[in-house]
Parts: sequence; C-alpha cells; structure tokens
Amino acid sequence: MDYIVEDNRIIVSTAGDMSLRDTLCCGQSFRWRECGDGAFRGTVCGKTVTVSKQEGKLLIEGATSEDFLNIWRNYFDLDFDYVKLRGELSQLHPILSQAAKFAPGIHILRQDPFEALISFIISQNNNIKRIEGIVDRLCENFGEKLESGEYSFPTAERLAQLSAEDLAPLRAGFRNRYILDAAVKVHTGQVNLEQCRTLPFEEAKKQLMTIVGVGEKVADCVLLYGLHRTEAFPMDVWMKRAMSTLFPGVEPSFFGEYAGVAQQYIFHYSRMNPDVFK
DNA sequence: ACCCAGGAAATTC
DNA sequence: GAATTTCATGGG
Repeated sequence: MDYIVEDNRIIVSTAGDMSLRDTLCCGQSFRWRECGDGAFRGTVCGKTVTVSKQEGKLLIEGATSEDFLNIWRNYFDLDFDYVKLRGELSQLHPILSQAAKFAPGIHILRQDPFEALISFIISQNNNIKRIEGIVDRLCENFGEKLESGEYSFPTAERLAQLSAEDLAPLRAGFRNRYILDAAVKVHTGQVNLEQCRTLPFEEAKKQLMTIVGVGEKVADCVLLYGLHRTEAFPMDVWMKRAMSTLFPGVEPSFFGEYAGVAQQYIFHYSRMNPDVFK
C-alpha cells in the first residue's frame, strides 16, 4: 500500500483495483451518497470525507494522515490483495468467475460493528432506499452533529436510553423494539461485539442471535461487514434465488474461507441483472 | 387493490 | 418441529 499526503487529502496510488460505486452502492453500507462525477461523501467514526478515483488513484478529501492510518486504510480494506483472491475464486466455478468479472472492484468494507448491527436489523423485510432513509433519520435524531454538517452514527449508550416512542420519527415500524434490544444488550455487555471478532464463528453468530430481531441472515451481515468474518455468507431473498438457479446444489462452504466475498460478487451480479432469473 | 422489499417473531398445524 | 401469518412502512 502506497500513498501520499497533500494538505487535508490523501492520494492512494495502489488502489487501482477498487471501484467506489461497486463497493459503496452494493448494499454493504447505507450511508454513502454520490455527489456527482463518481465522488462519494460519507461519515465513518465521526469523520466525514469525500472519496473519488482520479487516474486510477484513490482520492480521500477531508482526511488527515492520522485518520487515514487509523480509519480509512482499514475501512476500505486497502491492504488486501483482491486481485489475487478474485483469481482464486474464479477457478472454483465458471459462474462465480462471471459474477466476479462483472464487478471486480468490490471490496468488503470494515465497518463499525454496532453500525452494521443496527443497519442490518433495519434492513429486514425492507428495501435499500427506505433503509437509507431510516438510517439517515436515526443519525439526525440521535447522532452527534459534526463540523462537516453531517451526523455521526449514534452510540449504543445513547440508543439504550430511548423508548419505542422515541424512535417513532424513524418510521421503522416493528423494527423499533429490535433496535432498542440490540442497543441495550451491547451497552450492558450482554453482547460483546469485540469478542465476536475472535470467537469461533458459530459461537459469535449464536451470541449475536440472542438479540431480538437478529436471525441467521442479519447475524451473517454483521459478521461479514462489521467484524470482517469473511467466511460469513448472508442468504437473503436475492441470494436464495441466485444460488438455486445459478449454483444448484452448491453449499456456501464450497466457496471457502472467503465465501463472503464470493457472496458479494453474486449478490451484486444478481441484483444488477435480474433478467438472469427468467 | 395488490405485491414486494438484503427477515424474524409469533402463531398454528 | 415444520409450515404459515404477522409485523410497519412506502413505492411500484
């Protein structure tokens, strides 16, 4: 990984493989907005930046070199060789090869686990447009207003104080009590997200599923996008369709240690090509 | 009016 | 235990 610092912006010269659109708009995170011209603005860990690609290089505007090393390098997973992994996954199955070729620039974001937990609780039986709206309102109502004018994602401590009525402005419906249960269990330590990073996979998953409103699919999303457990393979309605028609008889474990990356290729490919199912 | 959306809990059989 | 219904909300 190689980068240079100009005042208040970072230029990463070794991120040629990454596509911002495929990474930020493929349903992993719900807080990035395109601000024209292929640039995206977002807030992570209370820091707001605008990211874009210029001549194959990744440009991060509004970041200090300290934030780059502490947050962005890790968040965008810049130290992992996706080109190599894509080659290996492509050997496993011809259709996976095709899906990976369709969006080769996907990286798996290393998001804040609590944000991933709440976001994917909200995602259940919901569509991406509305999920984004609810997450926006959650941050505006209960996050901290930053100098950038944007809002941080609220902490577990803050949300744990609230009642279901307090959450009414979100218009999240039946998910309100799930959000609160998650916040309380994380705040009291009944669920320890950091411990779930290193716990055996199935134990970590079981712990997450003690939260009301967290089933297998949401737990897998938290494990993959919030805790970077790449063996997780979230199965939503799109993935069920994709697996049964494109990969009949194939189990997630077939894709191995990085099944989650394969899942993201397949998910994105299926969503962008719904006619595949006809 | 009806159906669906990156599901999971509650109820019923 | 497995199959079905219900849960808010909004858009097509």
